[in-house]
Amino acid sequence: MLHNHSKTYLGGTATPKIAFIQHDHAHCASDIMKRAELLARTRGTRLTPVRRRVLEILLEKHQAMGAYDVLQRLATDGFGNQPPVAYRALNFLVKQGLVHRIQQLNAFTACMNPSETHTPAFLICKECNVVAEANTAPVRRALNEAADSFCFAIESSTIEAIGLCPRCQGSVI
Amino acid sequence: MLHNHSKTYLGGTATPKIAFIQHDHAHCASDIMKRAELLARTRGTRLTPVRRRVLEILLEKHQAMGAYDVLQRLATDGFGNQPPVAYRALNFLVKQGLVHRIQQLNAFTACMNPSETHTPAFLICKECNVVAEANTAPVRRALNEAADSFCFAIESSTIEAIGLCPRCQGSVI
DNA sequence: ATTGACACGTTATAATATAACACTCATAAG
DNA sequence: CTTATGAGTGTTATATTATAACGTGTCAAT
Ligand SMILES: [Zn+2]
Ligand SMILES: [Zn+2]
Ligand SMILES: [Zn+2]
Ligand SMILES: [Zn+2]
Repeated sequence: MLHNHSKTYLGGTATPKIAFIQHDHAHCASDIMKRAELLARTRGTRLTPVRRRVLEILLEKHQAMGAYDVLQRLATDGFGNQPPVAYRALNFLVKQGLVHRIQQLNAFTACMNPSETHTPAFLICKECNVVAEANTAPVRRALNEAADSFCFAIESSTIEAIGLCPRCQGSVI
Repeated sequence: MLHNHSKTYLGGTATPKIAFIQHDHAHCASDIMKRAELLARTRGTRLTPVRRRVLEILLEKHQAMGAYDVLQRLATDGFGNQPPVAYRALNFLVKQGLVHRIQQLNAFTACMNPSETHTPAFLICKECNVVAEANTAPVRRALNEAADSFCFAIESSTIEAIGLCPRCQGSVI
């Protein structure tokens, strides 16, 4: 079975583990585009052609892309081909929670669960470059406890793990 | 009382919370330099003049510095003033666990607990830029559990929190 | 003496990111 | 209607961060 189509989507939300599994990614992507449009309408923000196109490009795969790679794609699509074009769209999408920035890669990846602000942990496969978003409630709880013991008030935090995804653990030399 | 000299050092090791507290930082720094030299001897690595100077510079404060700021300091000290000089020394120190890289700032900070390889969580004050290293055992445990549920094998991970340190929580506008 | 490994200095360039300004277009006052 | 006003885009230029590649000196092992 190549696709796990209807069964894996619950209320329009992909399970996070889907990134590492073969799945009907076209569905995955179009589902998120629809949610992005809904969010924009709800919030009164504008999902303009450039912004929409950037999100589409990032949604093509469960991997992160550098700003300049996105830019090149935009250019071939007839949009401006100077860095600010890409960075502005990316920054907008990040602010809206539709895209996450992966610090370790200086790259961007489409959010696979756009909703209320969430800051997932990222699992980044160093072989296939696939990025998955893990729920961080317990991780954050532990981090907050550590911060509390310093009387440090966390405002935002970044959690990124590099390693091997299930698929690539088998195929390593 | 300005210093909490002898009481805060236990077996030559500063408590991690010290970064956010007034303390005898000269002691703090010289203590770590000694440990760095010992480590180098033990491991058969060379703490050359440039490398040593870079560590000294980073040890001047509990803050992170960009590679180019380090480089400028090196240049005024008569070392080479081209980027590779700084980056090579920094990369060496990072590999030896004597310096940590702060991803969110593209900057480097001296390790305040150099010993066997450890990967702390960083608490970064956005007001005063002080960086503290928090112990991450519980955080990492939680992260590993999350990764396990993906069958993802973590190789290394980055945990960085931005926020306000205890001192700066009072003095915010 | 010769070799090889390592560190350092230098030149040049790559990769990532932002500042600043001009133009368009939509919408809101006047 | 027309005239601000603001948001978004495109462009030029530049800033910031990082590495590639090559030559030289030092020192230990052969
Ligand atoms: Zn998908
Ligand atoms: Zn993989
Ligand atoms: Zn100190
Ligand atoms: Zn502070």
